[in-house]
Amino acid sequence: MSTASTQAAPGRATRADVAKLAGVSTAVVSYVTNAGPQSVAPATRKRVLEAAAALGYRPNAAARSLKTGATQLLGMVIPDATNLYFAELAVAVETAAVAHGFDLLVAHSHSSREREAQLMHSFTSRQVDGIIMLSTVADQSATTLGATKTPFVEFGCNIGTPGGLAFTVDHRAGAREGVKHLIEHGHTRIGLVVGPEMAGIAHSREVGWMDALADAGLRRGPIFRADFSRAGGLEAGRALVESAAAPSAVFVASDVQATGVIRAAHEAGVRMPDELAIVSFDASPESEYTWPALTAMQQPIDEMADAAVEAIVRLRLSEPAESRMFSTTLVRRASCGCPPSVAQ
Amino acid sequence: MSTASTQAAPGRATRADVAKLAGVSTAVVSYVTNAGPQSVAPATRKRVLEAAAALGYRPNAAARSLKTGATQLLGMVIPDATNLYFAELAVAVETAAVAHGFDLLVAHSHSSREREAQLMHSFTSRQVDGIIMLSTVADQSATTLGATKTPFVEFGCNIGTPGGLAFTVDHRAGAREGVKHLIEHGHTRIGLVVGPEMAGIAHSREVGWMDALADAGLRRGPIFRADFSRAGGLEAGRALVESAAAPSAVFVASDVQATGVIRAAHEAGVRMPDELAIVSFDASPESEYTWPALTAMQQPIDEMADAAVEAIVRLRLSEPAESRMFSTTLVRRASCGCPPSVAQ
DNA sequence: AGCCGTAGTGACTGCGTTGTCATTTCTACC
DNA sequence: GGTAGAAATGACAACGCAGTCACTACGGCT
Repeated sequence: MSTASTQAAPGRATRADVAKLAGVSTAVVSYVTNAGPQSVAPATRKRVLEAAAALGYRPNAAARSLKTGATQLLGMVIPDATNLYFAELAVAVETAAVAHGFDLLVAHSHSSREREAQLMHSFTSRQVDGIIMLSTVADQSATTLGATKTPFVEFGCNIGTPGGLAFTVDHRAGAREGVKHLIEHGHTRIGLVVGPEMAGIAHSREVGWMDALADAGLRRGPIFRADFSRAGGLEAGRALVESAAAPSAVFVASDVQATGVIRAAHEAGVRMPDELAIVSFDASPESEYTWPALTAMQQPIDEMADAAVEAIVRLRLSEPAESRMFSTTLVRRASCGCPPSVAQ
Repeated sequence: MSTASTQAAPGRATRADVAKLAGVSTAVVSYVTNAGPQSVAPATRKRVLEAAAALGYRPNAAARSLKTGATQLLGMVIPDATNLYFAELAVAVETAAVAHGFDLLVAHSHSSREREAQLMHSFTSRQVDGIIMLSTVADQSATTLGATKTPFVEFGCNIGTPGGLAFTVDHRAGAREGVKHLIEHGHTRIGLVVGPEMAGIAHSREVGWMDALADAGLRRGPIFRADFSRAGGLEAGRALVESAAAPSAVFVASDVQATGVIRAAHEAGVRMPDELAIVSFDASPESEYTWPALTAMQQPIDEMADAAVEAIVRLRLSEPAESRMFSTTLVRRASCGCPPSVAQ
């Protein structure tokens, strides 16, 4: 096999080509592209820039990374982009990353720990400058990351995982506030639709539900467990409306599930919010377009995304960075029973 | 500034470290990791693998790319992941890419041509092995790509763009079939909610709507133009239900828009499908959870994703590859008026 | 003994870049 | 006219890897 066959396709302009065309040395080209240590005369800079444009020159990222040790690439893992909440978060993180000069490599774990581990390998192999993980399976910064020294940030349930930083919403307090709102509407029998018990997020939201009921001295309504998915919500919703003593209100731990619950109620001819009031969590775009529109606890997604990227930037600079917990906001719409005048 | 400060963080194991620990030469390590040209004795291979595992060695992708000229990275541009159709497609492409040993770098254009152009620069700079573009703005393979020799594939409206390959659904035929279904339900006055005129996809679907009406000798109902978004659909839907002679059925050019139209109908107390029957396009996951569930033209997303990645693989091997057009399938649910027994 | 094939060696090149270094050329100011 | 300082030079060393090349060592086979 000839050596040539293992080389890159020809024709891509290199720094030397630009230098030649502009009539300068290769060092000057680098000075221009990277605001180098030496100043470059405006006229020369212009010549270089023109030559680069004429040749369609783009510095080879692989060579640059090899030299500088930085890739300007961040890796992010989400379970599944067809869950709008995750999609929104990924878009927000991308925006924040781009603002800091990074590209974002998003990969889907499909909630598989094996795939998550694979992805960590892939990311470290690609020498990403930071990793942002959103896992519904479990915290694993410490375990999987192991020897890696890559800045690591988690959107998760627990603050202060040993290995890295976590940015999360106060799931418990949020759930508590949502349920409290239902109580203020006069409901006394309030059910819960929530994710699998092993998911930390689900657990926190469940505890928040209990908190609010305890605050009001109310007994706990029935609990329905299902996947964090539309189908899971549908299943749980059907069980709810068919149950002997169905609650008059339900707190649903996520928008996607709430979408399914609403469908189940419609199927059974249950009127919302009169016969079944609903408050859910996330307030993703789709929650505004259900019928009735969902009252939900909104997460400050953009803020969280900014904070995560900022933290990675700081970690890279060896500056101190801290985990943070954000609070949610109640978005009143129709599903809780608020009048249209209050609802958005 | 010392040289050291521009180097990568220390501690990451290199090939030489592995070779030393395994007591072999560096070449052998490469032979093992890449199924090199020389065979390696099983015992030696095992020693190398163990050493690599012990050190947590991962070949540096930048160095490897620099040497081989391939990055095993594909770039994909989508307008916006919070449109579930795009999110689904991105996930499908990722799955197909991973099956071929590539990672997928997804970026969002937010339907901005400038951002699209930026992304093409970023991608070529990163030396991606292929680019997959989904643009609602216009075809631009020829223009933007210019001198780039990177394999380029488009999910779009037009087959046979000069610069590259296109994989698309037969929007026109799909729309025609959807409208035909409404006609079969006895509707004679059928409106259209469609995207901006400049979007090629919107145009094709509009023509399909006209086709079906012409086939049946029906006059064209009113046309409502709006963004390809939930908000756009809501706006169009409001205009529709408030119009003097509202149609009894409407073909909506996308699920996201249909979500808004349904909401508008609910707000106005218009019963679906009795007073307003709806057929839409895409059949994304959310279309199954609206009330009523949407009858829609389904795209073979997985097939399209596979075909696109496969085409890139072929192009890289200088094998012939062809553009392809896929057909859609009518998914009967409730919004068209089909009885529950037929509806899924 | 002679020979062949397999397994492994160790030194080396080049991928495109960044940034250093010692030196030279140019410009402007006194 | 002399000189300081800025601007530019050209050569060079990495970065980590793939893969080549010319060899050697060691069996087993005839």
